[in-house]
Amino acid sequence: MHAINLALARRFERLADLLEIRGDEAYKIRAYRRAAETLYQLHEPVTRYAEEGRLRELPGIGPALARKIQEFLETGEISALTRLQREVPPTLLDLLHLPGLGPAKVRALWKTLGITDLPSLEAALRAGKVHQVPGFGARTVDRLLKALAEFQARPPEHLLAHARDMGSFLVQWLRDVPGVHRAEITGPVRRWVPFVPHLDLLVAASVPPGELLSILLGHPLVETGRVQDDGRLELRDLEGLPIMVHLAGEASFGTAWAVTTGSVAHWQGLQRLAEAKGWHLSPQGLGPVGEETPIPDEETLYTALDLPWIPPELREGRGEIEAARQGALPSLLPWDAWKADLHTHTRWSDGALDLRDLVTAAWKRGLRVIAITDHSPAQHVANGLSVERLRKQREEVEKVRAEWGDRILILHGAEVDILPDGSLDYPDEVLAELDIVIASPHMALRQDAQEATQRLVRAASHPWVDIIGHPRGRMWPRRPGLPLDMDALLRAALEHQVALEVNSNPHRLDLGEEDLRRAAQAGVLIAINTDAHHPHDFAYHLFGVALARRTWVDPTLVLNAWEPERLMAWLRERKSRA
DNA sequence: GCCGTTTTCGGCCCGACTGTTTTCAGTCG
Repeated sequence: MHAINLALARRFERLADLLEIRGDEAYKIRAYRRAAETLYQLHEPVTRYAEEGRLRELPGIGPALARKIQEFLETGEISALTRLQREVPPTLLDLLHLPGLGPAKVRALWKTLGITDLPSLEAALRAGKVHQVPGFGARTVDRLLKALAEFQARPPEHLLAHARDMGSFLVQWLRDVPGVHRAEITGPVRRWVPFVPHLDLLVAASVPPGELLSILLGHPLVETGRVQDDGRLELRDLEGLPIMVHLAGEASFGTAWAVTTGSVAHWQGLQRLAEAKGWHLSPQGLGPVGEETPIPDEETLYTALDLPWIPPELREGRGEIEAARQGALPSLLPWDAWKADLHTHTRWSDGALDLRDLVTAAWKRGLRVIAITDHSPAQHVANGLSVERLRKQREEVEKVRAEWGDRILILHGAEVDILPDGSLDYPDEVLAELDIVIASPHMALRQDAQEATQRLVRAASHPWVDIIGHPRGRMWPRRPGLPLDMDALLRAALEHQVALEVNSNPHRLDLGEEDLRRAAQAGVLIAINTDAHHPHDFAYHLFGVALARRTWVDPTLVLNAWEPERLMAWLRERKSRA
């Protein structure tokens, strides 16, 4: 992903959202969304297409959009968007996040009551004005008040994937600036916290803060920014992600990086170790009080405290310092140990690639095993496979398998829906024909804990099921997912030796952190999958691996790190018992 | 606003559900 493509895509999406609220023609709006999608998928920077006069070759880009892209590349602005934002307040877009409010209802609120943002909506709701608007009844008012309260109670969390992208864009941007000696990602993003409140950067530079600010404001994805009283820079990107830029001297970069990385509990643990030695640890350095020595890198800091360097994703104050002191840090799943994706989709259901192309993409990624697991019939919207089509797909799998030989192991499987009562969406004799079966919940995600737990336990006990996919079915930020008695599910998984999935899609990360920690302690088998629908989705595995490292998952329990022969033996053994 | 050999204008994805209505508009996936 290139920053310039993302910057344009976001602006086209915003144009589409604002036009929709204004009530423009639906197909025009769709054209902007399509153009945004094209830019997201584009491998090369759009600048190259512009330079070569090839913008019109991109799908969904016609004369009008090509002109807007050209304008943005030359001026950093799209005048149509600037004008539109003056007419339709962009704060109205916040209202779209509330369930039940779409563009038409937002327009009605704006036009009849002059509501322009969340506070004015809340005021109007409380003043009883909203039910006067046609289309808004008592139920809607109630629901909106509830949604508003929930929305405000929730700390603003952002996608780690987006924060990491932004972090690397800005770090690259800064490293090209003369006078910037070092720029690094720090804070919760560096620790791979699954959902983050903000992005933190640490910069050592001989450039005054004001100048640094204008350099950062020149980045196409940065929207606003200011220098705080304490000298830090506070910025916000196009998606509303807050970005804190901390400044440090080059000589004390090590301590500054450790303190800004956190967590607070981990840093305090380090300070206690320093105190035990009669020293003082501060962001400026380490040593006897008043004589702290600046420390330029983290390795030196940890060594001075008689510790091995502790990876950021472990620094949560959950016993990692004690473990490190005793030389008993857990053995972590290596970043490059992920060699199998056991959950992927092709164009047979809702994936973007033909089966053959997906296998090629997997092989290019260095995967040694790929399971093709398209949807079952209950997923109409996703074009789920009838039994007949599933069997036809098997023929294609066998052809592709013959082409690839033993370079990559291709498994034919399915992601079969777990129906609300816990039964599965294919009959047993069909499941028996598959190499691997993932069972996942997609529908009826508002069940109560008892119903949902019974449902998942029943699926986990099914003889043909190998993996439970995204067990809660959560989807950030809209769907919290099923409430579950996790211990009951873990017991069932252990008893039947079924693996639970960590779905690495950054919107899912399900199992989540708490669930996974308990699963790891219970010794349940774990499958880290990407649920890839596009070839670039394979990159998601990093989020799953990071989660496994954060929760101290024993690498030997991770199916995706096994040798293909062992995985096959496990699957065969399960089949023979079923 | 884009697209195309049925082509330079007319079509572009749609069905289920919900809440508000009294026959349907808007949301959601």
